Amino acid sequence: MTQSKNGKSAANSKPERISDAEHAVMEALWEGGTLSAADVCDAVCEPRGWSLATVKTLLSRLVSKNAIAAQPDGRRFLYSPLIARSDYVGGESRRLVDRLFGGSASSLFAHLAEQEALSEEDLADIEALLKELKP
Amino acid sequence: MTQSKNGKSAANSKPERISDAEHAVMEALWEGGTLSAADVCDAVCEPRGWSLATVKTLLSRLVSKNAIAAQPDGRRFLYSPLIARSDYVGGESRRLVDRLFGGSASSLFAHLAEQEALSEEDLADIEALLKELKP
DNA sequence: TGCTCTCGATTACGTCTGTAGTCTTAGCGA
DNA sequence: TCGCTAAGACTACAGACGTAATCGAGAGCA
Repeated sequence: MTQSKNGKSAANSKPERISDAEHAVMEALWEGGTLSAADVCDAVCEPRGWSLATVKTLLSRLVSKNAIAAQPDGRRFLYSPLIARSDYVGGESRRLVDRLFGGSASSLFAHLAEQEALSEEDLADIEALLKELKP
Repeated sequence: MTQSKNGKSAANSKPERISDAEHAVMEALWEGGTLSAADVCDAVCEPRGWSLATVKTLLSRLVSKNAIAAQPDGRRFLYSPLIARSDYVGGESRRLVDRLFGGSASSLFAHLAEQEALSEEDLADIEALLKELKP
């Protein structure tokens, strides 16, 4: 067995939580597909003020969380996402809706509307989507 | 000065992040208005499997984060929320929308729709809200 | 008055996170 | 061939979090 740290085998795909910093790395990978540590750093180090070492740490953690895969490429690794962005996004959205709105998405919508967090454009888009969903 | 831990005076109202466990306590206070530690425990200890001590710790942390107020009541304290639930909820929602949907609420909506996370009822509610917003 | 019970305050401690620095090793250029 | 470089691995360390146990003081009962 390759790793059994914290009792989770590599085969166990129960998605562990991805932290904020890790999420930034994931975004780079979702964007770039398959990247080396240096590539990821090119994408995120500048804006977040991180060093390459930080990115490497985050990549390692994501690997042990089974969120990304590391395939050897010469003397380095190429990393690629194992979980789809839409899955992650869906999970996080659901978490929020469950936690704060008792699972009711329309409550979230109502809240955003109330806070005037919805632009004219948002409203138009949503209206269009609604039409699509309820022909 | 009563407290200056971590350099934030009580007057500093910049909202610090509220953790998951703390949020459970906040919910109890939003629900109950003004409660003693024991009251809060009555509300949350059972379902989360916490001890009273845990609740007290969380209450202390919330006090130092200026999220709740503690007013003396005899030899104990009564705690009440300092931040409105809608503010908290709004902040968290915005955080999510910003982080995952580039700030576009309609993208979130689109995502929920795509995942079929919206019930018929949700759709109807949202439609009604839309009508209200765009007369 | 002395004991007990109950509060909040203080202290504890392992894990996760953010953010790196150091160590080891495999190539590559001189 | 030999040292330099760059890649990942391992180590570090402070702060936040989850979860509590313990301590010291006041309130009420015997």
